[in-house]
Amino acid sequence: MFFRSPFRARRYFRSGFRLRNNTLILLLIFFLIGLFLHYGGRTEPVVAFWNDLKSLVGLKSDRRASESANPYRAPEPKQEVEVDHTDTEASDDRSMLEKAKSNGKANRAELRVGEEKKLFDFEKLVDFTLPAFGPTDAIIRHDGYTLRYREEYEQADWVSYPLLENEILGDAERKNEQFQPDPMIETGSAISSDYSRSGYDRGHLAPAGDFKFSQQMMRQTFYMSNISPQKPEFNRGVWKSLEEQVRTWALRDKGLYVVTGPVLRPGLPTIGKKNRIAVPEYYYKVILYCNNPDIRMIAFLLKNEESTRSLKQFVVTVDEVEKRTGIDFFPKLPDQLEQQLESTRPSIMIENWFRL
DNA sequence: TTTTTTGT
Repeated sequence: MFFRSPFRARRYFRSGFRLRNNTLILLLIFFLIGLFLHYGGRTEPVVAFWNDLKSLVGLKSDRRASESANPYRAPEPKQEVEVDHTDTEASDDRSMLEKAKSNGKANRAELRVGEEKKLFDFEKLVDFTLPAFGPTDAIIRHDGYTLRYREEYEQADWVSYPLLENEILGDAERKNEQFQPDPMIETGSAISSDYSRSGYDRGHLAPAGDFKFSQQMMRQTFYMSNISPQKPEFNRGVWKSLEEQVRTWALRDKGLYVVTGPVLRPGLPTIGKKNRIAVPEYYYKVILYCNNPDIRMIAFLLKNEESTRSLKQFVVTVDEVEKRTGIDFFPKLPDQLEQQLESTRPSIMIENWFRL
């Protein structure tokens, strides 16, 4: 509502109250003013309002709706396609191709691995981005990310999620969110007060800033299962820079797959009152770009301490991260391709990712 | 802009 002059506005309101004598109108006006103040400054107020409304009602549809916007992700298979990933013979891939064709969506790609051509369609596999895990592992699936919780360290050792362009560009805010225990951890996750006055930050593994398009998904990054004790100088310094670099790449490349976590091992120092939380010495990130037929990886290994060194100096092979953590990343890739990508020299990774 | 700290 806009008035050309305060006088007209006053006349309008006065006549309104006299005629109806109704406090409901007054309440409505305050409500609208409140809405305007709350959303007026946002870049897309209507979208922000709608997202909040949906998260209030508890609808979980936002992620699924957005998936159609992924420029390269294969559609979910009608039936689950279970493929033994130790077998990478072309026949396997061919049967997947036929299934895709029968769905009318033959969007597979040909990949060159060395001299050979391979049919390559692993995105159709359920959980293709997750690191390898066993039947007794605590795999926790939230809307935006999946993690493996390690009770003995009271934190996750990997967190895996696709990072799409539209997820970074939303309007969700972190200012009203609070750290909460993760209700899905049966053994009980760490709690926020375990970190209080410890001298360590509650560092996000899946960053809140990677889920700006949905308030509900951002809220879920505040579960304590997604949190790890990081030195403030580290969390707010190099680690933050790395997270920003990954978002920049995700925008440039229209989507990436991210796996991140601490390097956990016995004998680490601990913090906490109710729980004993290991304080990791190192953190890693493994990034996969996969827009058939282009595919590349990069890995980072950073010490939990302040640093002013350039990010390039933390690039390592994925093999190196696997050796340190014992985690097998992207096990659903055809073995030969996986082996080739994960052993790529840091200098080549830097060349592939930091140019442009 | 995003990463957090403190209290009841």
